[in-house]
Amino acid sequence: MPRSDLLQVMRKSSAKRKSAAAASRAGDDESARGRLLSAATHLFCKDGINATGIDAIINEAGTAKTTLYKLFGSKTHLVHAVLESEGKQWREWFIGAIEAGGGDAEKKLSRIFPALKSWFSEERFYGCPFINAVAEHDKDQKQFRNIAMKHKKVVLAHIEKLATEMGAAEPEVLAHQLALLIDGAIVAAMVSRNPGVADMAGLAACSLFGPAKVKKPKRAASAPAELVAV
Amino acid sequence: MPRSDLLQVMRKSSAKRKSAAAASRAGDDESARGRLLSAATHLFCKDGINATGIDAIINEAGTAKTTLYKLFGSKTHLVHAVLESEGKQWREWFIGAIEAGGGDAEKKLSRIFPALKSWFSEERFYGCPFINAVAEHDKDQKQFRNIAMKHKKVVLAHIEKLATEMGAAEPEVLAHQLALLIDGAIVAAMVSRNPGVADMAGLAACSLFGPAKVKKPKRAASAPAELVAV
DNA sequence: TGGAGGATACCGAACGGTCTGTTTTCTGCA
DNA sequence: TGCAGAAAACAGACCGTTCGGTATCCTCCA
Repeated sequence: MPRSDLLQVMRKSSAKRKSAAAASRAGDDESARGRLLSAATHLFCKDGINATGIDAIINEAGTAKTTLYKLFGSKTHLVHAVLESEGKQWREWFIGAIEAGGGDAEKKLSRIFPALKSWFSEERFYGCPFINAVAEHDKDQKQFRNIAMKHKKVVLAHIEKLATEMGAAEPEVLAHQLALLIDGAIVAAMVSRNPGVADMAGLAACSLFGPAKVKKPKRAASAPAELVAV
Repeated sequence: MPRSDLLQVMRKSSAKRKSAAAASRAGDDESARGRLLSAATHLFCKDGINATGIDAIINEAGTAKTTLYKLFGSKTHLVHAVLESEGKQWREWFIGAIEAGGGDAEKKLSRIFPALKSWFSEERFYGCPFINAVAEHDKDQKQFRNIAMKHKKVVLAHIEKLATEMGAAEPEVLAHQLALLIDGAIVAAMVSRNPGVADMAGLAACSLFGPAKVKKPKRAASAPAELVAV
């Protein structure tokens, strides 16, 4: 009783300055839908989808169970909504991070792994939600694998465009190789919790750009202490 | 009734020519323990650990629930036994695959990604059990992350040894970069079910060996059709 | 004949999901 | 502007199922 009253008060006071119009971004959406979406995103990513119960989600969101089922219909639909929303936000962030600041295509590509490093350094970094979703479901079914591939194709397409602009001999090959390094870094960072793997991946990426173009970025991997952690 | 009778008969007739001594490899162990271990391995890897119930395991193993709990004590202990056994088997296979056939260190390293490709091509390839286990559990707890890191460190140590023998300028760096490519390829193969990602990773590895040493292996990635699939 | 393994009933807890009923918040009209 | 009614969100009991795990009894064969 007192606890829910407190929550209620907090919600009201902070929701006051928001209009009733449905916010499109889930990041700071104070509506029930937004709170459910971000609570589910957090718990699914942190603890896994199967290990997260409905009750845990509604507790963190501060909503009733009826609200969840009215808005999303089922846990399965909620999972899909979370992946869609999270994927969109991540791609916007990622592309923004490498495009912002301008420069030529090679400069933009060189921003990939520093951007990933800052992601890996977040307190709430739990790996790639798409990879994790595939990992904990039936791998003979296409459901989650298709969703993950759709996400990865969008990212790959952007990288390939930059690789083409850069004048790479084989942009498609380079883009796929960078994508492999990105996935490898994400997984290694999830397991080791060492954001430094991004530096290692970035260094490897330099080698891929071609011998002529290697301008080593201050050799960030000069600290061997970090290397042992993976 | 008839179904379990059939199982019983099959089990007996094939178990006849095995001694009662506990087999060390789980691969073709017909004992109750071996059958439970390989059934649990299959289901954990295919469907995920949390999504696999005890009943599904004992059904596939053809044992009683009591037997499982007598031999392993709990589902948690079974999970650990599976990871330990599977990790050991995988490392023996992997190191065997790149060492067998001899040659110098560089030749051995160049066998990494062809070996992975044959793994990816197996019907029952479901990704790396350690990565998957981390992905579906609480990422703020160290339990599974430590187990995964222990496994990966053994593999990394072997690669680093070969990189040193090869005369690489920075064997430690090269080994970590190869490890990133390996993880990236495993994840990409799990999501896309396209073993061809191993060729792409192998090509990237050649770039890492240093410009002077690149002897492109017949350019396996000349089939662009495969590239689109990731 | 004794011990390993099989079958099965059962337990409490937690699961996803539904239902009833109350309170809060928005909206439209006098 | 104020108030009635609609709509939304809340609280939480409840349902059937499945979960991990236990207990009991039975079968088989060395």
